[in-house]
Amino acid sequence: MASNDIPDIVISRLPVYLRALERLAQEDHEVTSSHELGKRLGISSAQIRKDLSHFGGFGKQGTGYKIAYLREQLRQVLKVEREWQVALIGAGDLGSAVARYRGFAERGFHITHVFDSSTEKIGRSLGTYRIQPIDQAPRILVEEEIRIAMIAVPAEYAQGVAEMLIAAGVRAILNYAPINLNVPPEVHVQYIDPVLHLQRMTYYLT
Amino acid sequence: MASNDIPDIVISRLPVYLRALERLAQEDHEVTSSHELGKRLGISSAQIRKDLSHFGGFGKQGTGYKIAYLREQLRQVLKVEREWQVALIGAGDLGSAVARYRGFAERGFHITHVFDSSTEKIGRSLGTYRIQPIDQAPRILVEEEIRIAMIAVPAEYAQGVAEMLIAAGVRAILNYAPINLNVPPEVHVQYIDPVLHLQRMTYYLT
DNA sequence: TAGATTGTTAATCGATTAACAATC
DNA sequence: TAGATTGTTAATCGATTAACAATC
Repeated sequence: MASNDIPDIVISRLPVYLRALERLAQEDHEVTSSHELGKRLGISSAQIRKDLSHFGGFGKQGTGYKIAYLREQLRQVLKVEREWQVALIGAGDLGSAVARYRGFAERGFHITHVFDSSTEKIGRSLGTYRIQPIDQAPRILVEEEIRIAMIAVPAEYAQGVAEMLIAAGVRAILNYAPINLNVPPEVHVQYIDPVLHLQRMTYYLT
Repeated sequence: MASNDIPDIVISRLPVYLRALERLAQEDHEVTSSHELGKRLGISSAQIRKDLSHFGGFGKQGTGYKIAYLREQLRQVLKVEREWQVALIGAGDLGSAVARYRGFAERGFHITHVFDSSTEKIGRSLGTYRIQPIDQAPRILVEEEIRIAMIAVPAEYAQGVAEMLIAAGVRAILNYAPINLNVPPEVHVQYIDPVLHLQRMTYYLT
């Protein structure tokens, strides 16, 4: 599979390009260039051209890139031209906030299942969905062929939850728990820990 | 200043090490090694030793690192041994969720100021603080010497808000708006856009 | 002492940038 | 045509890894 050759770091920049293109489209631009994109994103134009060239020639010499076309191509490369179902594990403070965030559904990621272990919370509604007992997650996730999940449980439970998800066929995990997960190589994990980002900046403050 | 020599990418890993050390301490470990840390984090032991060596020799041959000591050293390097005041701009859905998240204060980042432009929201309480009018932010941020801010406003206002913050002396911005910010080199920006992380993973799904 | 692990140097690996022919 | 910009190659730059002497 040729796509295996493409470095992770290139893939990680494509959503940033896509976001910029959608913004440009909103501002009624029709065409852009690697130079213009680079200036907006603080990235060199060479890097943008090189990244895109992994997937084909999307531009035209002399004129640049048609925004609508490049956007559609990137959507297909990233497999975000379709809608995805997402499971959310944990309906505490953090999980509730995640469930209420509208940005996911607006951009094609629908939280269709919410699980929690607390018997108090089960049956209550969160957003448009009812909270289900975590011990039913393995069965439901397999039945519904869910591939993407978000973890919003306390750190000490996160590894166990991840293992359950993986056994149930989940292959992409967005982890809000402030802890590193150990997973097999075919499973992808991304982390959200805003405190970590703050700590990356205080180093530079006087 | 020698610390200018240390690559950003090294700095960005230190909070991850710190988080792992705090976890180990919680589990009553007293000593660890680059090998053990690396296994937990999925990083090579050589990289951990190399990263730490930029700041001094924190370990002992044969025995490894004393967790309490290394943790304290990393806290000082990162300047997170102190408490920081943080301003939050935007008290909509996203801003409210951010303000309610307890993880910030627990780890030394206190949201002490919340600003919004909507006259409806001003004066209402969010968490422990009262929402203040955004047009007073420049004065207040300067007076209180706030250096860190979080942006949680719609994308189209984020750049303008960032410029206001920078003019008021803010030097570190955590941006929740899904847009790239252009800032001068002395200002640090980190981004939180969970959808972007999801899009980084769908590429690999079949 | 023997075993373990650090801190550091040198080698390797991979990513970014510069440059330019091709061409719209 | 002249100007602009791509896609790509080669050169540069920087980060990771391997290896090992030092030493606890």
